[in-house]
Amino acid sequence: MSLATMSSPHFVYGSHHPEVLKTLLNQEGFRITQQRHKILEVLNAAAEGDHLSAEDIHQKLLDQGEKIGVSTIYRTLHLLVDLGLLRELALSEERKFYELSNPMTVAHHHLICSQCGSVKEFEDAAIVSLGQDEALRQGFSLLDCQFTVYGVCEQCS
Amino acid sequence: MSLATMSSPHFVYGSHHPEVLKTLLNQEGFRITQQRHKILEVLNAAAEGDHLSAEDIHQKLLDQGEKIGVSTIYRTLHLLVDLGLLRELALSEERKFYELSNPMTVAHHHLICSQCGSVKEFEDAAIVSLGQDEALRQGFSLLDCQFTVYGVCEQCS
DNA sequence: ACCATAGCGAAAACCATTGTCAACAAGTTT
DNA sequence: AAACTTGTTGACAATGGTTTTCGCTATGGT
Repeated sequence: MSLATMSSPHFVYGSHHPEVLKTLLNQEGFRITQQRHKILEVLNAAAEGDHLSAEDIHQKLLDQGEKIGVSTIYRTLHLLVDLGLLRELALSEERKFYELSNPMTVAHHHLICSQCGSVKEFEDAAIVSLGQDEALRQGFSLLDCQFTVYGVCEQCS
Repeated sequence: MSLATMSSPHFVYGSHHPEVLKTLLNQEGFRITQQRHKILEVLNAAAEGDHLSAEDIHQKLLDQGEKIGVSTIYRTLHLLVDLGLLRELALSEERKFYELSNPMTVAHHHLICSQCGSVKEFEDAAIVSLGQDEALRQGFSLLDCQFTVYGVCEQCS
């Protein structure tokens, strides 16, 4: 059971909710800092399906006048991934991307054009259950499934 | 239709077959070089399910007395991926891996332990067809599907 | 054999990410 | 509220896989 769920018996707060962050961090002996709030805010403000890189986040914060170091961005992103608040995506070869990992939404997958790099998302419950099956079969506990399909989109072909 | 298929009406050569490489390269205006042969040889000699990084390949060639530069390894790997002879795998965060992409074998997928990094392979025809479906639905032509499941293996938990 | 040019390789450049460490601040104790 | 403890920050250097550069070499066509 996720910590987010534990902290709210009647419904699940978005993982961006200040209370959830506080509970999560305190529970593990971490501290609540301005920087961690700001970073989650940026991720929360991003549109559904908008994947941000560490540099994207850093730039957005600089743009809005915050003074924050790169190391902090990377450290915080790792922390939030470990806490289960974020998903780390390997969409591009040269950069990692992050998005809120809302336990209420079905994991979604990606269709990438090898030519122009455009990314389309799709959902498929069957895929997750296939991953779950395979994990069980091999004695693994499941953390995440990422299904990535490469092809060439209409415009590019 | 793949170029490999075109070059042999009655059956499909393994993608490592010298004739196939020659045909492929000539057809696109590329040249056949000792280095390209050597690199394909190494990949071909690798055991089924053995994923090699660029550096692995370079080291193996140096070990067997070949004199070859890193740039050539990277350039050739990209070329072979573009030609469809290799699959590029994003198994690790810090390195890419390569394996022969034999059109006759079913694409296989990976189950990775987030703790120790061990990789287990598995096959599932259903997954490829789900990828195919989604590609069609969005007007993409399919190139490759990669299904990667993250979890924690028995030993690590 | 000649020649145009694709391909090679050593070294430097790139660039996302990580490590270092002194200064700082969150949360606790007095 | 002040002092304290220790997790956290950020400027900067370092890392490491991959790419670029560019003069030299070798392939394949004429």
